[in-house]
Amino acid sequence: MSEQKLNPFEHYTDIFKALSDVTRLKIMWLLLSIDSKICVSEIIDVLCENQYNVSKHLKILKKAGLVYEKKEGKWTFYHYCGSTGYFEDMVKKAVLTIPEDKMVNEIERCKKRLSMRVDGKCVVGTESED
Amino acid sequence: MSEQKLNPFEHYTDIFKALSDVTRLKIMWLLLSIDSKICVSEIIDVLCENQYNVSKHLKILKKAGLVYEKKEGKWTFYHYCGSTGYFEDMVKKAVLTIPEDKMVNEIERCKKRLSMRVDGKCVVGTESED
DNA sequence: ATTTCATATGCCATTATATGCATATGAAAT
DNA sequence: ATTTCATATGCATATAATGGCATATGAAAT
Repeated sequence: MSEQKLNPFEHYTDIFKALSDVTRLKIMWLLLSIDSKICVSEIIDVLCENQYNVSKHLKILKKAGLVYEKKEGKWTFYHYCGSTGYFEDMVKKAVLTIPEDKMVNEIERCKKRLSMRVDGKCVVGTESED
Repeated sequence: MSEQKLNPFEHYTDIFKALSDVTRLKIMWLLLSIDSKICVSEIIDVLCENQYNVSKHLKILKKAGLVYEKKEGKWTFYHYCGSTGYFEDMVKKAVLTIPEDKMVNEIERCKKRLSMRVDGKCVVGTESED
């Protein structure tokens, strides 16, 4: 609402900045790769990150307009915002060029975690806390 | 040489971070758009930025592997590194989606400044200092 | 109504980043 | 050799980002 852009490049720099952090970049990679929504506890387990940091990083991605939030009961699901412009499209493609083998562990944990869903619905929270 | 990557994503995050600053993003846009080398004094005049900041920002872009430096006498020219991979390619395309009309002033000043070259060589330094 | 669970957020310390200014470097001109 | 010019860099400071911890919120389960 009151988000005044200081300069006409803030949109672009915000997106680049959002992706300049490992955790956020991994989240984006996941979101783009699995091409479905994923809830916070799942991200926590997949990335082996703690709860509050994941939440904070998601907020930054959301503010940059990269992800979308959808509450479902106790859970909050996030997914990629989809094509909003040429720039975002190219950024998406850039993120997707990051090779899978840099994400092997995350991919494995993600498969495991998503397979725990019942009827496509997330039913369990976080196992591991660091 | 001793550049140890802390994590396998640093390459990507470094590039995104390099582009998360207005001045650096503008420099990249220019470099990609004019598709030729440009020296520091020219960048200073085109962006109406001061000398030391431009130098510092260029250093960051260089460290991210986005630009290349070439000394010619008193001048240091910078240009885009060219395709080094799919990721860099997409990032380049992303930057180039930023519409010209956000850069009208810079484009105008750039044309003016580059037209001052003699035989394609930069011959004058900076006019404006803030 | 209380507890539990999933997520968000506020506060603090630490660290990173950007800017301004002064000065250093190093090439060319005098 | 000295000066001038183009660029780089070190230092100080202001500001922002990050992570840890405690706690708040709000929905579901009991």
